[in-house]
Amino acid sequence: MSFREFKEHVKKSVEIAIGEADYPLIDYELFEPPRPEFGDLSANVAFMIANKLGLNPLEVAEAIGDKLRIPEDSLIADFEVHEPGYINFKVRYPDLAYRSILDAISKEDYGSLNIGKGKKVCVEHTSVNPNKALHIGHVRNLVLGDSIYRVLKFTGHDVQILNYIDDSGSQIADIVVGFKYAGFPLEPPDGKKFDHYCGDHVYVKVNELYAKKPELIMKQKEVLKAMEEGKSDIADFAKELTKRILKEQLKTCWRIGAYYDCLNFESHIIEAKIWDRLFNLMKDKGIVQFVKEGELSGCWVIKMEGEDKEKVLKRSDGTLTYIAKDIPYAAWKIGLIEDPFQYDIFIKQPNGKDLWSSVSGKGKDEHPSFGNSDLAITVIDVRQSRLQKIISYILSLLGGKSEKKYLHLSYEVVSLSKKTADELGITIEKKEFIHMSGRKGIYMNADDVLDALHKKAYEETKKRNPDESEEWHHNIAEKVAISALRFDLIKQDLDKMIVFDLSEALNLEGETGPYVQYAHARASSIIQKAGIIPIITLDGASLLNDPIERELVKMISKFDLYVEEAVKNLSPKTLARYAYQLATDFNAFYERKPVLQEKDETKREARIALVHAFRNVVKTAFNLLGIETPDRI
RNA sequence: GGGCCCGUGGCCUAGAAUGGAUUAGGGCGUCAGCCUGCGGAGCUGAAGGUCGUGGGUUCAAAUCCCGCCGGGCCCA
Repeated sequence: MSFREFKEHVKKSVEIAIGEADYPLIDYELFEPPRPEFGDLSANVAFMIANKLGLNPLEVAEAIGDKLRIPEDSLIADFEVHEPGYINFKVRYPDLAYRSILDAISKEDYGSLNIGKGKKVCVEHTSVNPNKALHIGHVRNLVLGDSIYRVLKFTGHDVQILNYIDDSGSQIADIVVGFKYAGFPLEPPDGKKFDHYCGDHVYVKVNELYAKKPELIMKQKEVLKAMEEGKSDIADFAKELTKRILKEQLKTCWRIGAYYDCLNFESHIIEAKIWDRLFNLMKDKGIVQFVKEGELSGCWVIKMEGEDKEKVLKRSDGTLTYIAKDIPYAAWKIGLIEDPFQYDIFIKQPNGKDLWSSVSGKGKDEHPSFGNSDLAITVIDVRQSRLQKIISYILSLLGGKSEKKYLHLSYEVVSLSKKTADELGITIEKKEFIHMSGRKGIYMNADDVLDALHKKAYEETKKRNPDESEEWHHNIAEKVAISALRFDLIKQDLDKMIVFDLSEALNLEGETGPYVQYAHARASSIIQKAGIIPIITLDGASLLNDPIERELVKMISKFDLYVEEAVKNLSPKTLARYAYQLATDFNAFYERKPVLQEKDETKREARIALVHAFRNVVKTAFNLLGIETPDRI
């Protein structure tokens, strides 16, 4: 925590000095200098002022330096003006070390912030069509959404997690056709998980069959129509099928560590007929226009500022385009319409939390309030950007001056590497990767990746802990597997495509989740052997003065700054990188600074406290990424 | 045709919002070391770079602006 204080102290002192030197107050940056001899924080304020006033940066820096006064009780030890114009500050290290270690070992919520207090946020993620198993691309969505949920919660937001279920699309009809008209047995012959069976066999094969047996396409249309009308054997069958697959998908989600508050079914959105209300509202406000002539004659369209093309919402034959289903749902999320849904408990989740869902007909009288958030975050990949942009635009018009916001959190897709595709029997020409497609059978199921990771981790942990039980090994292997997968999918930038390669993913060394878990386990081992309650004194803290220790301490003291960055930018990768850096600093410390063997008692106790501090922080950071940190792996 | 995104050593990647410090961080892979010291999923070191390319802005550009090339996506 105290690095933030240090930063604030510097900021205040600089501002006072700027005023006394008669310079204008200007936006500037405090950053960590590239080399330790330049101190702990640098200000580029002299450059900014010099730029604006046409002066020499060094002279400005010196003038500010002349006026700079360090208050007695501040965390600033010293400062120095350095060419070509930086003002470098040194922290009062013993105080920084003492305070941050003390906080890290004593505060349960070390690193948490209260910046989201009173703010209601909903996060929609996963939203996989319920006709197949989750593949590795869906997991990127889930991991991103779930991590953001965790960070938002940690920073005081009131968060709800939604999962949108498109139960009325043609993909559902496809598998209904498979079971009802193409002769697939309802029970997987090989005992396969039901969602895998439906996705890998029924869905893919039915789509292949359409080419050979056109009569099946007619059947698909019939099924779709029956589903739309409801209340028929086929419609009921489709509903049950969807539920069964959904429940299997949820098992995979829970396995990865994601839980939800509410499932929103597309069929219920249609049933509630909120589109008409919304459409009238849009007509009243003049957001949509009726086209009288030309190509789009008879259509209701919307025109976005700065774009020359209209987007059709309602076709001339009265049918709605895809986006017309999304707008009501989005409007519901931020409370632009009254809640039209009925709710009931869908299932109790393994973490004990009830999972609610919208229902057809009458639901439970009492239920949590869903939707109506101040901020709605929708996690969908970049291919939906245009549609999402239109939705945001429409909502901003509908909402008027309201502070409520709809946000599309976009990320690039996951594709398969040539090598991994080859191993799955998928041939690629020329290119080094291939985009996944459920319909074409080009994908890698999440459970299969996890199973492969589990197997690898199991072999490793068994070697290391030969005396433990099978159950123990599998338990740990699973946690390591989840760690490897989640870390791998969250660590890079959202606008970069991930070319998934199984053999690379199976490497559990280097910049990976297991690396961080390993550092945590090493710390736990020391703590267990030390067997004492950690204590830290100012004297002890001042002995942690080796550059290696200073790095680790400073990293710990900056945790909340990284949390803040992660939540402000909605970028969990910040925390993944932080956790990795922290673990690297710890490993360096571990290799070179003996803890238990240290002769000097004060120093030993201080180091033990540092190990405790590290362990708490890395655990919290990984929790925010949905990754567990066992004491032994 | 219009729009969005990406391009950093053999491969992957951070740094880009807010331009700065004669060493552009990591990881994989390669090579060489390190357990009679708390767990080697580790540590140390080495080799490997026109930051796609050409121009512009600036005292200063991987970072900002424009053109081009290559790749991906969306819309028509």
